[in-house]
Amino acid sequence: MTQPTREKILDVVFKLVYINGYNGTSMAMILKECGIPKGSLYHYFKSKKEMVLAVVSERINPRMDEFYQLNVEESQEGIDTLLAAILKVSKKELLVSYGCPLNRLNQEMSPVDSDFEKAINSIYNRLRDKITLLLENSQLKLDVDKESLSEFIIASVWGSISLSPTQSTTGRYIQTISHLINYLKSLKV
Amino acid sequence: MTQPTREKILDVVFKLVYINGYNGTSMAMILKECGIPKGSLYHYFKSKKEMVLAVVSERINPRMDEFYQLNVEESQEGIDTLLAAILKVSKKELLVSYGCPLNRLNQEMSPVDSDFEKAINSIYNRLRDKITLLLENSQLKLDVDKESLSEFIIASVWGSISLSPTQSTTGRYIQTISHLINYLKSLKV
DNA sequence: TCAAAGTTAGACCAATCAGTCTATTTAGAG
DNA sequence: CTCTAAATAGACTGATTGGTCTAACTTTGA
Repeated sequence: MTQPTREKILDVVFKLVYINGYNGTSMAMILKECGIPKGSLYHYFKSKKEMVLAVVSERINPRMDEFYQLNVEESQEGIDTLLAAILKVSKKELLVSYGCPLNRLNQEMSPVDSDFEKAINSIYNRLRDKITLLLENSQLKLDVDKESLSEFIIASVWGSISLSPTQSTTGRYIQTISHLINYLKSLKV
Repeated sequence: MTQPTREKILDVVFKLVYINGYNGTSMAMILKECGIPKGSLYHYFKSKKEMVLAVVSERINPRMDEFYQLNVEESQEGIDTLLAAILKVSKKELLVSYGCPLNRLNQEMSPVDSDFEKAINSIYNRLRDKITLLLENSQLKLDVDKESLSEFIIASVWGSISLSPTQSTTGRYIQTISHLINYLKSLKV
C-alpha cells in the first residue's frame, strides 16, 4: 500500500521547509521531491501558505510530544521525566543538527505573518503548559516559579540545538545542556 | 553631511534581513528602502550574497559586543560583568522582540550555504571565547567547565529572546532569564 | 454500464527574482 | 577648463516564483 498523495506531500514539505525554510523552499522543489504534477498539489492545498500551515498542525503539532519524549510515566516524578526527556533530545540527530522545527519556522514567519504566529504560538503554549504540569507534579523548592522555569527549559534546549547547525553534535549538546540538568537538580527539595 | 551610499545600504540591508530574513528580503525592497537606483547598489556589491556577507562582517560582527554590553570593566569580576550584561539585554527592545540577528541568519543560512556558515561561526566563536575569558577571570567552583558554560549562557539567552517574537517583552525575558542568573550565582565560590 | 466525483497531468500566466548593460552625471586631480 | 574615474540611473534579460486553467484519466457508486 503506497502512501496517500496528501500525506506524502505533507511529509516532503515538512522536511524541505525544516531545512530550507519557508521562503527557501519553492513549489518546484516540492513537486520534484514528491514526483507529482502541479495539479495534484493544488488539488489538495489551495496555496503554499495553507499547505505549510497544514504541516504545522498535522506534522509539527502532533509530533512535538514525540520529539521531546515527554510521555508522562506514572512511575516517576515529573521532574525526572523532564530530565530524561532533555537528555533524550541528544538521540534525535536531526533535532541536534538543525534545531527545533517549530522554533525555526517561528523565527522566520512570526514576525511577518500573523497566521503563522498564531498557529505556532498555540503549539508553543501547549508544550510549555505540559512542562509546567510536570514541574507542578514535582517536589521542588517552594519559591520556584514553574511557568518561567518551563520557558527557561524550552529556551535553553532550543538555544543549545540552534547554536551551530553544522558543528552541532550529540556530545556537544550534552555538554552544554548539562548545566541545565545541574540547575534543575539543584531545585529539587 | 549625508551618509555615504555604501554605509546606508549596509544599514538598510541589516535591518531588512534581520526582520524578513535573507530569502524574505528582495533587492527591490532594498532599493526602495534606500531610495537608490539598481546601478548604485551593484556598483558597491557584486551580488546579494556578497552584500549580506558584508553586513555580517561590517555590521553584525562589530556590534556583537555592543549588543551584549560585554565591555570589560576592570573594577568588577568577570562573572559580574556577565550578570550585568545578561540583564542589560532586556533594555534592547529589538533584541528582545526579534532575537539575535546572528542566530537568526545562522538558522536560515548555515544549513544551506557554507560561506555563511563560516562567517557566522567565526563571530560566534569570538563571542563564546570572550565569555569564556570572563568566566576564567572569576572565582567559580573548581569543577565548572568554563567553555560549555559559555555555550550554555549564549544558548539560554538566545533561546529566551527567540521564543516568541511578538509575545516577547522585557518583563518576560527577565523572568525567564532569572533562572540563568540564579544558576550562575550558585556557581560562585 | 454509465455517469459523477475525485485525481492526475502539465501547459500556461503575470509577477517577481537576481543580475547585466549602456548611458549619463558627478567629483576630483592636474 | 579638461580629463578620468567614480557613482548614478534605470531599461532590460532570462530564470524562477506562486498560482490558474482545461483536459484527461481513474475510481466509485448506482
